[in-house]
Formats: sequence, structure tokens, C-alpha cells
Amino acid sequence: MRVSKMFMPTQREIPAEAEIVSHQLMLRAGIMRKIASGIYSFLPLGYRTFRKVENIVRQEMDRAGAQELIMPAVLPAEIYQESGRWEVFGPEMFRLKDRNQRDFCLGPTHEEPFTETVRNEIHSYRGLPLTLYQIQHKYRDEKRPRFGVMRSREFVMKDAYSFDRDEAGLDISYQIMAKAYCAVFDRCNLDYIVVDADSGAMGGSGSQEYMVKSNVGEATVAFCTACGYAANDEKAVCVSKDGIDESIEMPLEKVHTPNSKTIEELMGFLGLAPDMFAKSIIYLADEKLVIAIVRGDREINETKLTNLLGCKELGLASATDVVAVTGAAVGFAGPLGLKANVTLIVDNEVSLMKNMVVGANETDYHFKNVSYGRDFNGTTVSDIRTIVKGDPCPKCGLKVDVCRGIEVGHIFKLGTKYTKALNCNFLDEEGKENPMLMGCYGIGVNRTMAAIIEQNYDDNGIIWPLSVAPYHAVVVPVMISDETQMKMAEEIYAKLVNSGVEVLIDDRDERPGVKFKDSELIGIPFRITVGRKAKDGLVELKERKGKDSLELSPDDAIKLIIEEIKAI
RNA sequence: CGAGGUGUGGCUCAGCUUGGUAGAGCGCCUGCUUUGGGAGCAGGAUGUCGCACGUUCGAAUCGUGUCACCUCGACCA
Repeated sequence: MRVSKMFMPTQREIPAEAEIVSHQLMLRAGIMRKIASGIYSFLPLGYRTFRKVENIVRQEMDRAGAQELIMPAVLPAEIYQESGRWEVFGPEMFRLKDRNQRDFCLGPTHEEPFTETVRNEIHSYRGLPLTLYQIQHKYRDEKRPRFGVMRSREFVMKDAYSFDRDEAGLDISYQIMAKAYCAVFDRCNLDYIVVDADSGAMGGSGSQEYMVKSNVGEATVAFCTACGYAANDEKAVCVSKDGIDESIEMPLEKVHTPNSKTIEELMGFLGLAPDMFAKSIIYLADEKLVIAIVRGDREINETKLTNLLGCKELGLASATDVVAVTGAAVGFAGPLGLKANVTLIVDNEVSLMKNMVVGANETDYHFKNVSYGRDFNGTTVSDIRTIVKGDPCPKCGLKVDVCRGIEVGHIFKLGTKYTKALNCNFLDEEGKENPMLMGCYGIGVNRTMAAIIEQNYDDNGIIWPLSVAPYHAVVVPVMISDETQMKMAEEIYAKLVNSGVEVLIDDRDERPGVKFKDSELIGIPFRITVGRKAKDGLVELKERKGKDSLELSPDDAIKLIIEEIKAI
């Protein structure tokens, strides 16, 4: 391809709307343009990389025995009503009506149509196991799209669905996909970790996420370098400290704590460390009030709490409700002397505490020297806090580390959640009807592309790994008016094209600086510069990711590039 | 949905406080010079100042409303 003819609108300045590096570079390098909030077009250069990522996914899915098909993006309401998700998705689902006022939606995820298709066509154990997938546009009307393509309203997802006759079969299908996912992300040159995840609204029994380590990631993961344990912070297990607190229990004491509502204010007022306090937060869980108690320096993990309570919605209780339960202003809640009989959920760490400070359920008063078991007992003791760096690993006991991650892939064991709802059954050898066991597996293609940039860039722009680069190489004649240079550049270009190398020739009448800057911004892995030394039969080969360049003959440069491409 | 912010040429932004002929840099077009790291000189084109209503002799500037976009939070396969 000739750069002079390319639709490649690069920008020198950082667009005002872009906050994170991948978003900025995707706009500057002419990869994509915004059409509306969270909705983007991919331009030629971007679409080439996009298709490369897609093809890596496709190849690994095929290799894993999954079969590709394509479902519609416009789907009738009925199948989502059958599974109950027409309501569950709420405003996040893009909805529309046809001319006869029938309800449709733009598919946010395709469990339902896949399940329906398999239900209609597979009726025997002989047809199982079966894994189908598609690479398809998905639509979610996110409350807040952000970071360019990281969280967008229209995106492309590879979604695969496995159907098995029993748990053992599902385990096998799941493991095959788990392995294929590693192959995909390895080929994309990503530094990622596989973490245990909360299966959330998707339902089901087991789930793992593929997290690309990055501080712009929206998820937090805990991992243990010693034993390999890794989990999303919504799932990471917090164990209580070993051994019993040996301190002597002091007599309970009520203290006057005027205007000290927060742990910080209390620390200052009482001169105690934050781990001597227990904070009591009142929640409204599906219209039922509960109190959750964690140590003063901890955070309540609302996902864990939601799962523990088995509720659909969880939110902080209103001030009115707090006053009704505690009989005191907000900020003085505690487990002792509550005005109403509410469920008391106690974090496992608090259940070992002695001589702690808690709210007295009386405005401007706290209790000192409260000991769990002596002064109060919880309805339930469980792990309801968020893990932090330095906490003990639930597997080996050593300290865990915490980092941010971009979720590029997510795999679930769904079990019979959808197959039961949609009557997707099969007959076994004995002629008995059973629901199929289902797994679902997603990769965000656009997000993967952005994640690759987040891990592969420098001050000059993107550094595409060879496996996903829009072009493998670019030939840059320094001066197009110099016949020797132009002739040599054209010859190199022709040879590379004939060898199957995806190559650009920058034949624009621009100064060399402009060409170098552009080639670096768009991240082409190899650059052959044809300059002054052309008359001596030499060119310069520069790798985008390296600092140094080689001076060699055109044929040697071509050979080197071809060898590198063969290696991917 | 709560809070904050921004809308001025293709891009980045100034002008608004204190109303009076719409600006800069980059990009774009023409010509000349230049050619190993986003060139120089000369000339040129490009704007319903997001939209609507209002105040005023007069509104990019003041007021009200509205839309879009961005950030933080809440929420979320």
C-alpha cells in the first residue's frame, strides 16, 4: 500500500476528549473516530488490526473445536422474556419496535438465541457436546461509556456457548476454552492473569476472568506470587487472622464522642488506631434492612454481601431508616441496643475482636471495650470485606498483592440456568429427558485491541506486536526526488509484497521527520529507511520496539523481516 | 442517576469577568526554497461562536431553558 493514497488521518495533538493512553493513541493514529458517546467507527488502519485480533480468536476457537456461526443483532423480545432478562437488563438494553409495534432489542449478549437454536435442533445425547461461537456486535446502553473503546455501547464480542450432558462434560468444555483463551492472549502479546471471578448476573457455578494488568483497568484483582492464587476483588477470599486475640477483656464503657461520626474523627478524638474500631453500615437489601460490620480500616464488599444475602438489590439505607433502626443520627450505629430486630452480618475478622469501639446507637456516644461473643453476636459471621494488599493469601497464607486489570475475557459455567428456563433438553441413553449443561465464554475484541496498546506504547506512539500490526513493515525513501533512493525503495517494496509481507511505502512528498513520526505513531514493527547510503547499496532497518538500527543491504533487510514474520 | 466541567474553522485552544466588525498555533490550498526527526518565506480558503428563547440600539460575551460531550461517583457480562 502506498501511504500517499492511504486514508490515514493522523493527528499531532492529543484529542481533548481522550483521557487514557490507548484512547488517545487510537484517535491520533487514525485507528478510529467517535460517532456518538461510546460508539466508534474503525478506519482502515484500525480495522486491519481489528481483523487480526479477530482472526487470532477465530483460529484458536476453531482449533479448540468450536464452530463459528452468526446470529442476528436484532432479536425479538420473546426469547429474553422467556429467560426473564427482558426485565433484568433494564435500561441497559437497547430496545426498539418494528412497524407493527412488536418489541425487539439489539442483542446485549446471546445466551438466549444460542440456547433456543440448540433446543430446536439437538434432542439427543448423541449431538453433545457442542460448542458454538460467533464474533458479533453487541449493544449495551451503558450508563457511562468511557475510555474510548474500553467501555463502549457498541462493541464486538466473540461469544462462545458450550452444551454438555453433565457436569463432567461441562468441566471438559470449560477447560478446553480456558486453554484456548490463554493461546489467544499469548498471541496478542498480553501480560495477563487468570482470576477467579464473581459470576454475577450471568448466574452459574464457576467463572474466571482474563485480566490484562494495567492501572487504567476498571477491575481490581488480588494475586499471590507464591502459590499462584488470583481472584477478582469481588471474589478474593479474606481469611480471618490465625489465633485468638489474647488481650484481656476490659469492662464495657460508654463514651461521649460529640461530633465524631467518621472513623477518622473518632481516631483523633479517642487516640486509637483504626483497627480498634468496628464500623456498622446499614443496608437496604430488597426492602429488608441489614447491618454489616467490618473493622474500621476495612471496606465492605457489596458483591460479597449481596451474594451472602441472596438479594437482588443492595443499597445504603436512607437516613430515615438509619434513625429508625438505631434511634440515633447517622454515624452512631452499632451492634448493641438496636431499636429494631435486624439481621446482623459480621465480618469474620470482627468476630475475633476484643475491646473494640462501636457506635452506641445514641447520638454522640460510642461504646469502648466491646468484645465479640461477650457483648454481641452476629446473625451471620462471614467474609464480607474487600481484600487489600498484604492480606494473607487464602490458599497459602503468604501476603497477596493487588493490581488493576482490564477484563478482556470472561468464562462461565452457567449450568442449567438458561437451558431450564428455555427448556433446552436432551434424551439420554435411557430415554430420559435432561436439561443441558451450558458454559459461556466471551472475549471483547475492541477492548483487547485497546489493552494491547496500553501495554505496548512509548512517547512516540503505538508499538504493535507483529501478530496484530496493521502492516508488518514500512519502506521510507528519505527524498522522493532522489532517483537512486526511489528506485531502491520501490524494488524493496515490490520484493516484500511478492514475499507476502504486508508492507507500506511512504511515497509522500514529506520531510523525513514527518514520515518517521507517522510510522512510529501508527506502530509499524519494521521500518526500512532508504537514504543517503542508497548509492552505496545500504539501507537502515529499524525495529519499532528497539532503539538501535542496522545498516545492511536491501536483501538482508528483507530476509530478516521475512524470518521474523515466519516466527509468529 | 448524583456531582463537577466543556461546547468558538479539520485539531488544540484564546476571547467571555467589564456586550461594540470573530482570533492564534497546527492542519488545508497556491508558489518558491528546503529534504535523516512533525521545515522556512510569501499569499489564500475555511466559522449559523452547540441550539432555542429572552434582556439590549447591539450578544461568542449577560439571563433562562435545552442538547451534546468529558471527568468523578453510583451501577455494570
